[in-house]
Amino acid sequence: MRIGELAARAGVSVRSLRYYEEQGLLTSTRSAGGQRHYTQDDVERVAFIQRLYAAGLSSRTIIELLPCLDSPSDENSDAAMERMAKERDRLSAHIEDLLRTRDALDVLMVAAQAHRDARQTAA
Amino acid sequence: MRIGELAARAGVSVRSLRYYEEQGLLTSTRSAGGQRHYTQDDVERVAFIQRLYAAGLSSRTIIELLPCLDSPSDENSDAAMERMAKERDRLSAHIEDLLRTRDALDVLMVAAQAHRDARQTAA
DNA sequence: CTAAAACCTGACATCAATGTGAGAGGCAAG
DNA sequence: CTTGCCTCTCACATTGATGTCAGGTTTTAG
Repeated sequence: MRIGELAARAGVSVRSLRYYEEQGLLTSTRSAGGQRHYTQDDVERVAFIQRLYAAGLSSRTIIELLPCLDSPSDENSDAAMERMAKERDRLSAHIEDLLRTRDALDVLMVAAQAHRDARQTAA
Repeated sequence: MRIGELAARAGVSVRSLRYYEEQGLLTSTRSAGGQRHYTQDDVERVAFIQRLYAAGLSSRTIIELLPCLDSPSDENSDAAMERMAKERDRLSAHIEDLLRTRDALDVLMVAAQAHRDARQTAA
């Protein structure tokens, strides 16, 4: 498929796909005319990349992890493993932080609701 | 306390504190010479702001929530409540996403570990 | 064959929070 | 008063992913 279709299927902009390639996160075969062609697998790959972006990883970090996804029989596994463990920890910490933040929001909301109820009762 | 001390206590840069004020997230009293003075409460406030930033809220969004923190007996409660509910939902969804991402990372790590073990056994 | 639609490269724009530097002034200790 | 540190404002730079525009080429539909 061409870049437009991949963009549509993966829910990403065409611009982003070209950027991913520029960053080395995604590769493509080229037609005689120079247009990028992708396979079905790339849809999943892009989705995974997006997931890692959403998790706060940078292109640079993602690129260190991808070899592990591409060729699990690589020597890079050692370095990648270390990196993944590190990012996993960071992610866990971030999740914990978000949970605490959500709790804090809940507290605020309960307080606001209580105020609203009080006003309602008074009215 | 002056801005430098608040920055140190809250673990934020002086620049950021001035930015928060510029965005209306933080207020200060000024000395005769124009220097900002803060109270102990501001340390907590800055920590809370940081927490919301980490949760992906923008200054604009935070500013809509803060009135609710400042004066829980405000008319703004209605709008703020709505906003908080919305952000809470977004936050929950984001947390779910991060959990799935962490699971995906775990899967990758298990695969990598399996490969490493296989290599170890072979050697 | 031709026109429309999709694609190409390259460059500049954007956003938000923060860094950084200049030049000037405040404030406390000696 | 002076020295040194902190602070002030203003303004421009940075980062990273993405938007957008321009000018040109490829592909596809009719």
